[in-house]
Amino acid sequence: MDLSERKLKILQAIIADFVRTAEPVGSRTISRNYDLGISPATIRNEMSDLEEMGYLTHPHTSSGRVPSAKAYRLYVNEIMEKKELTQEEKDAIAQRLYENVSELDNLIERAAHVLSEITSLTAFALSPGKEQEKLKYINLIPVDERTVVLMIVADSGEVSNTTVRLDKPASEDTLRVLAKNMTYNYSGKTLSEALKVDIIKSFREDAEAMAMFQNNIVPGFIRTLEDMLNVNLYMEGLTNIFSIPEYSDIEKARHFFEMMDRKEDIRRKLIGTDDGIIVTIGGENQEAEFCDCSIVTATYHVDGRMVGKLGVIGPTRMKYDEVTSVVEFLTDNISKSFMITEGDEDE
Amino acid sequence: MDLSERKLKILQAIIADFVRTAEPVGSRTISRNYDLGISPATIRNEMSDLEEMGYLTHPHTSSGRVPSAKAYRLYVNEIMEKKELTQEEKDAIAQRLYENVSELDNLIERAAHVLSEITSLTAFALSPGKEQEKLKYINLIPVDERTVVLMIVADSGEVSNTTVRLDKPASEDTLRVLAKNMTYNYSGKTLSEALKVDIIKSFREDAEAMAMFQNNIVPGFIRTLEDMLNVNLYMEGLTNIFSIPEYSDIEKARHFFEMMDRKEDIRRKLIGTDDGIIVTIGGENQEAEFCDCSIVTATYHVDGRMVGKLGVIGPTRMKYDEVTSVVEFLTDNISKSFMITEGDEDE
DNA sequence: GTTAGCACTCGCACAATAAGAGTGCTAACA
DNA sequence: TGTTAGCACTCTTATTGTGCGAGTGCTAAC
Repeated sequence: MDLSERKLKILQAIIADFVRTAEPVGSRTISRNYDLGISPATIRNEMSDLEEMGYLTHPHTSSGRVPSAKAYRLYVNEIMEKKELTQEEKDAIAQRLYENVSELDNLIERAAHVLSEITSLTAFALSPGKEQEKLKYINLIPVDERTVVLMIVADSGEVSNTTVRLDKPASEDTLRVLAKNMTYNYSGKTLSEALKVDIIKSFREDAEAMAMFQNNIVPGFIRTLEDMLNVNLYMEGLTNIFSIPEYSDIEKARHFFEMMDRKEDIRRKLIGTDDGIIVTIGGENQEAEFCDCSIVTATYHVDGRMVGKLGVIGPTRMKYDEVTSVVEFLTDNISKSFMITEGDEDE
Repeated sequence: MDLSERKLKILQAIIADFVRTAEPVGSRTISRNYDLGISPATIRNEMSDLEEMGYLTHPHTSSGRVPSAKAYRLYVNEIMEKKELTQEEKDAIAQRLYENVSELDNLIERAAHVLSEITSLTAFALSPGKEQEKLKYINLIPVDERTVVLMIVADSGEVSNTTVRLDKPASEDTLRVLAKNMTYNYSGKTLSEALKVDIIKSFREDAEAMAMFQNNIVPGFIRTLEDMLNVNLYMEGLTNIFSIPEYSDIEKARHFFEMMDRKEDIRRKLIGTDDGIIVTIGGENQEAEFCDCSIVTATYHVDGRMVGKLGVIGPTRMKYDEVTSVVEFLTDNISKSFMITEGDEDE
């Protein structure tokens, strides 16, 4: 059930106009502003067909047409041509991306920020997932007689630490043995595997070390592992929605903010999506709360593994061509940045 | 220029009513709902006086009165009686405060969260300021041949670290010497003093160590110090403002969110205020953007030193008695928590 | 000094009206 | 058979007018 060339053209024009103005589009507007060489009446007939086919809706009898999610889907899949960024645009974006960025986790947040500014939408980013990272070794560094820093080093070079307070003093020797034992038991395991290992048994012969380990170190160790596994969700440009006509109603705005406040839901939703650039339009979202929104996400990679996400959320009426291009450009850059600093092959 | 007993009573009634309803208060409402034993007409006369004195304003001729900032100030200073929390309330708040709290920085954020829920306003908190903390020692821990973890230990037991990538491999010995040298030069200094020390000269005799230090360690060291000095600003309950009639207009809401988005301004404003419980009402705020708001802050302490803040921001019409009590109770609890875990005298 | 009474003012909600934008249908045209 | 002009009709939105209610301020009486 293909659409005629002309219907496609009209649909495209309606989408273009509606994306620009946020107002329902009438037949005369199309005939006047888009050079299709047909009269409003003809356009009306076509519109009527398109509506019947589910591509357009009608807020009320005497108002113009609004594209449906199905129309946007068609547009994104078939009509839309990828908007190639010019070299100047690319340079400008890259420059802003790397401004004030000292560490990589920082880069993710910055990317979300730049993305929200460019698109004037709300952008989000997920910091790299570390399920695949492996423990390299564990170190216990005495600070004072009853304070110890527990340091976990992953094979990527990522280091995380926590301060542990002991219930009785421990000698440096004890700590060294403990650390050695832990390293022996954990190294090579991924972070999530490490959470499941039971190494208490390896202290069987030394009750005191075991007690020390169990009561003091383990809680801190688990906390740190969980902390490393924890994926940060950054959100930027929340206030942009106040400039979007769809949210000029206070209840809509409230709903949006309350939705964005449920970080856990958002995180779950984002982690769920596949690799590559994903566009989810309106009702295509399973969750009722997102069904007025479109979400565009892209994935960035480390070692060819998908590890994090970047994207925007906004009204279904958005500039999909522009947004997808920018999101893609940014994730490509992030992936490249990880390559350069993670690998050692430069210079 | 003191107010008569009766004027005070009337003013108090107006404030109570307006805080509750957010509607301008008329003379009949007061006479009906508050048992002052005087007729609306008398109240009207008094109101007229109060208005002339600057305690009340008049949105338009034929509408009730609204308390001015001056009235709230009088109320907070003179009329308001501190609302003592019942033991049950205290227990309930304390329980919620310590729910899911594993670390102290976490406690601050949690406190803001609980505060926002109790007051139905927007709450914020500043994590402890660390200007006074002193460096205890510095450690350089090799991870692999060209990766080193720089660890800074403060005398409070606070530990911070960063991963440093070296431009050429360094032996463990070199690192040990470097760390020793740094500890020698920095220990006992506060974090901010440390930022000003120039220890390059102490490597004068060892050009190679100096180069290594200067090019690789110093940037990471500075970054980590700045990171430790950095005071986190937590905000909770931003969406609460959608339930406040003052912000039912979309432009007002927008303005509020954009204001709260300027984290730096807010941080500066909060750090500026004095010790103790501070109530700043409407136009008393120097900054134009806060002059429709009231801000209540309180300080929490470590070792009797004021280190962090907790507070709420909302419309000038707020329950000052309740808010100040809760804010005070929470900061007291935070200060106590710091004492228990910082000191060693327990058990 | 206090109060009742009353005229007056304003804002707000509601209905009525007019204008405008857009559709859908019909009939004519190429 | 597809296209178009014309026209009646629908529905929204802005505007205007009206009445009501809440509240004031003033005056005169208590």
